[in-house]
Amino acid sequence: MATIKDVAKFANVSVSTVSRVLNASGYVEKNTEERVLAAIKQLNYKPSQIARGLVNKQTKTFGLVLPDITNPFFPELARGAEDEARLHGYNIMLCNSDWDIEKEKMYLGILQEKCVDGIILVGSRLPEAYLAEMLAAFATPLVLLDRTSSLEVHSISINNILSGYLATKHLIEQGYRSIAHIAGTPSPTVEQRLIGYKQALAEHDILFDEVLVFQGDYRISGGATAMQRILRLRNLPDAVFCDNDLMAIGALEALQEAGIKLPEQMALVGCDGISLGKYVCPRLTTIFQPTYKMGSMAVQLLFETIHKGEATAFKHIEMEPVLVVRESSPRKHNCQEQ
Amino acid sequence: MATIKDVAKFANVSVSTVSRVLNASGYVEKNTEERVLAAIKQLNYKPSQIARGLVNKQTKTFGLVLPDITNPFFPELARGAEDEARLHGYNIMLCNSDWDIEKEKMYLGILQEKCVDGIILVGSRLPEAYLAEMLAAFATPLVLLDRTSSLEVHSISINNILSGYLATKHLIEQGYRSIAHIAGTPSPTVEQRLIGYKQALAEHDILFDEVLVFQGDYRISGGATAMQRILRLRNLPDAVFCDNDLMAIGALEALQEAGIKLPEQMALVGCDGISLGKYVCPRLTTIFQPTYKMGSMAVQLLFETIHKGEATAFKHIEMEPVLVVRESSPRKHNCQEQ
DNA sequence: CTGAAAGCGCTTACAG
DNA sequence: CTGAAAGCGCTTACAG
Repeated sequence: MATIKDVAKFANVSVSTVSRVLNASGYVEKNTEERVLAAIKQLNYKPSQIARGLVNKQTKTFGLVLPDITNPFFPELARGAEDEARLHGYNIMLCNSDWDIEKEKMYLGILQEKCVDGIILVGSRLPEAYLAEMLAAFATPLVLLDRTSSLEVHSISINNILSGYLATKHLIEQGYRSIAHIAGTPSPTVEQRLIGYKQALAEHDILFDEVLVFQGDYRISGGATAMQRILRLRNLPDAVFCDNDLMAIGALEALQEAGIKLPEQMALVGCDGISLGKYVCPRLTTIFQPTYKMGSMAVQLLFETIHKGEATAFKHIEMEPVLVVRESSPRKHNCQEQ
Repeated sequence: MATIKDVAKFANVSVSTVSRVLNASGYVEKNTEERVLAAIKQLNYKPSQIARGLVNKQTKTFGLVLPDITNPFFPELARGAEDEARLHGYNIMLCNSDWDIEKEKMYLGILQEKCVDGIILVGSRLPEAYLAEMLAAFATPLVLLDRTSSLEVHSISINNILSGYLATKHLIEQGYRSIAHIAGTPSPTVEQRLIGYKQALAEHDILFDEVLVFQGDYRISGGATAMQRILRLRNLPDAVFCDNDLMAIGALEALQEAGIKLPEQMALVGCDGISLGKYVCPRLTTIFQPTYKMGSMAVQLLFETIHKGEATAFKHIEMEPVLVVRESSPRKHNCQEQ
């Protein structure tokens, strides 16, 4: 690769001058500029962002740590982040943490070493105490996505209590009384959903029954396994609310294998609003979340902190989930309709 | 952020010594080492990969340019790449090109400026001529994924001719005679699939009819639109082969809206093997591709070129597609079964 | 075993 | 308008 020195030599000027035309900073005589430009072109010179970064203290890249890009909830979010970043000439470093706290920590460390200009941490399961400690020793702007925190960090989250509430209330209103819950990998989000679930139950004088809460892992297979457990219950529930659409789809599979008809024998509501849910059979009722937007907002927040400096107040943005009723939950319906 | 100087001062040694303990290069007295380690911990020092990169000429990051992470074909691939990269302490920079040649060029430029140690270019639509020119002026190791080339580059691709052939042959063997094709965004891949499609037709003495080939865009909406066009044909085909599963799903939607039963009135075969296809209704017959593996292999190839140097022969690896028959194509079947 | 110096490829004051 | 010098945070010979 040609360096700025090569260009300078070729154009018969100093590196300072080349730098000036590169950055359009300071005066350069028309004639000189043209020679420099010609040299750049001739040598196919590309300024090293990393050398620049060293002096400018910026790499023009953000780190995006998310649980698993293979889970259809996250690509949308990543895309929102990438699109917004690109508008400002930034790139995204993608890291999959698999809901694993150790991996999260590892990536946070690596991203710091790589001197990213900001980090978006999605669905983090890091304990508040660790987060607090980290934040103290942390120069890099950070925004929490899909995770709340009482600390001094930007965060964008869903009103997860409302998500749990809306899903459960919908099921109750459809006439279901015994509603199981397949939870995601433990995290604040999952706790909040459970609160909403309980709220809706309480409001309708249905007793909360711990036995009806099952542990899932946000994966299709985990949803299937949990549903198989449910099917072994002496008294079957008549509806299930899953903490994400993927688990709902796994549950759906298990139900079909067991020959149980949806929603007649068992209703199902997911959570996420991934587009996949529109195409399964029966189409999945879900709680929609503005994923793409959350990704782009996170990047916007990062830019705000970068530009306005430390003094900014931290924002805790909460998005509203929306119930999307499809076929898997309303009384009466079947796959070939609609 | 603390720098190596701070650590040196704190530990009362020279930066050379700190560097030595950091890299375990050269001798350091036990006692000195401990002091340095303590200083590092105390100051929460993290060596700047970017300063290191400047001298070592490596950034430990690869660029991954793919069409659209939102298309479920690509996350799997990205994950394969990321997992493999992580094993070697590398990170992935994610870029979405939207099948747009200009965006591809732009990202290729940016990634060079960012001095990535290698680039994986997925599904590139860049003309061979441009690729050739680029390769000449290109120091960065490159591997083409899901795209073939006669040039001196590593490439990993699917036998796309076989993909087209398998899909079409399967349909013919099921007894369908008039087989339409919804093609993806124009690219070598798409051309090869068409060749396979024609081969299968020819083998079974079915005349190729250009009118039955439709242009799609790899998106659900594009598949739906193409299918709507097909439905306006005076003589309806009795089967359709789509260049990816997403378009097949769009086609499926259009068929359901039109009240056309699958596969009785029209059969459908996709291509990709995304997991989504297993859950739509009817379950989609597809041509499976080992996506995750392709991602990890691409990274392996990158490491090979980095370590063995320029002299390596370029590899053109071709993976075998596999027909996966589900419900959307066999004669007799319906959604509630299985 | 340890430190001073040069250099990686840039930018940024500072002279002129 | 242009160039020489210092410096960003490291590593790597080279002395000692």
